[in-house]
Amino acid sequence: MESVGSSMTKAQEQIRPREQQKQATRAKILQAALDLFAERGFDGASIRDIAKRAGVFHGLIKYHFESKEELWKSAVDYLFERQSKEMADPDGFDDLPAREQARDWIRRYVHYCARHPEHARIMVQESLRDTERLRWAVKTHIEPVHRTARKVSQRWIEAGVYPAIPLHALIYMISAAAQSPFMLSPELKHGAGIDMSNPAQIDAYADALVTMLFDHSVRREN
Amino acid sequence: MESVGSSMTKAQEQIRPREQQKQATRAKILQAALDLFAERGFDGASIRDIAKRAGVFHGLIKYHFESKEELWKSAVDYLFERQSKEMADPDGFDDLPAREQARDWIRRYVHYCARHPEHARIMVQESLRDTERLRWAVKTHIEPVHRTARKVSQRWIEAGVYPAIPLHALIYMISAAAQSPFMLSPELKHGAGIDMSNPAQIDAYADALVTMLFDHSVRREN
DNA sequence: TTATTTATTATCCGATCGTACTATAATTTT
DNA sequence: AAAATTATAGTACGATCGGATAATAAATAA
Repeated sequence: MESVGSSMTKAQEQIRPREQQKQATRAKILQAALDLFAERGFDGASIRDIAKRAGVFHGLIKYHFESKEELWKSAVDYLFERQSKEMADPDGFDDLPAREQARDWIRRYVHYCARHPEHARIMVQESLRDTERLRWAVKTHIEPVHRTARKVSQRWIEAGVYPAIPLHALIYMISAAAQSPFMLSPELKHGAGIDMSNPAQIDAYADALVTMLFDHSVRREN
Repeated sequence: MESVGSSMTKAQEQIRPREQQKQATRAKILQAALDLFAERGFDGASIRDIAKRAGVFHGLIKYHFESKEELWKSAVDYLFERQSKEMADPDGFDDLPAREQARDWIRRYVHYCARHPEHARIMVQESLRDTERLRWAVKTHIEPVHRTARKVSQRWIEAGVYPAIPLHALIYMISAAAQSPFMLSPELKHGAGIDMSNPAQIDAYADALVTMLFDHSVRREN
């Protein structure tokens, strides 16, 4: 699991050791919140358990994040900001042919899902009930992401990479397929005996999805 | 939402009105548990709220189901028994060509997911953490279902309907894609403004998934 | 050095949780 | 009709929840 770094510069750290400690505490709480919200959902993760995992006193959460709701929103903000950074198109991406773009994007997204399964876990648990938190997440993060996803998908459909199905259908089936085995890795571990944190398994799954989407040519003759 | 019927015969009902009432209460509790476990997860759904929704006194849950864990297991038993009934292959299924079998199965499964979104909601919430409940569900229900799914998938791969990717990858990407928009329908409602309980939307999504899996022929020329 | 600010800690409160135990009323059995 | 059974209701307990308030200790500002 990756740590949530503070945003301090080196100069600031030397001048204000107090502020440095404060941000470090904040980051530890945020990381613990990501872990426990992903594992148990908003209701199931208690403030006291989050504080315990972060190694701080539970009252500090109110001090740093005002409330449990605000802590959750801060955690989700962090998730989507990190996704935006890590899923940025690499250099030369625009010069690739459409099919290679789609193929590359799928591979990168599968690896993102494998690296950060807590993202899908937190968002799925929140998206299957109609709460104020979901509405906030939709407006603040999901809608912007889907807006660009629709634009890109539309281009790939026009290029013949994907079939001409409704954009929301395309987006949901692809993202679900990419996230599923990593989000549900405990189930795969006990059921199929497969460890989805194994890099070989991650690559194999990315290969499988790409094959399923782009390289299955036999079907027409059948 | 469908009701959880009692298994009483008419004769029994007339002879034993007490037993009839008992089973009706049990069924009401089970239905309320399905709703609330799906909406809030095991921890988030309280015994008192389940009883309140069922319109019964909360102590009755211990009387009928012994404990919250046992109530959850009874609810999951019910889910998988219903799935087994409703997903049984229709008459003449074995006589269809492999591709038509796969196409028909996908359509039926999408409609099952639309009819009973609580199934995926309950199981997903349980499958993303490693608990005793998950291990029980894997051994009791998920493994048997996946065993037959692997057999069927293998046949369809050999028939060229699906590409030759690992069976677990095929199963997880297809079931995730089929469940996703119905499981996450609150998100689609607020985000895309789409009501996935609308029969037209259900059919459209089934069409889209079938097109994506079987009828996308342009890709080879690209 | 002294005064002030503040990051952290220590308690406490009312609410709710799962569940155990007892009471009751109505049916079923004898 | 009397006795036994039992489905349902009432209540109480210990634990834990989110959050509020007060105390403390250390760093910063004066």
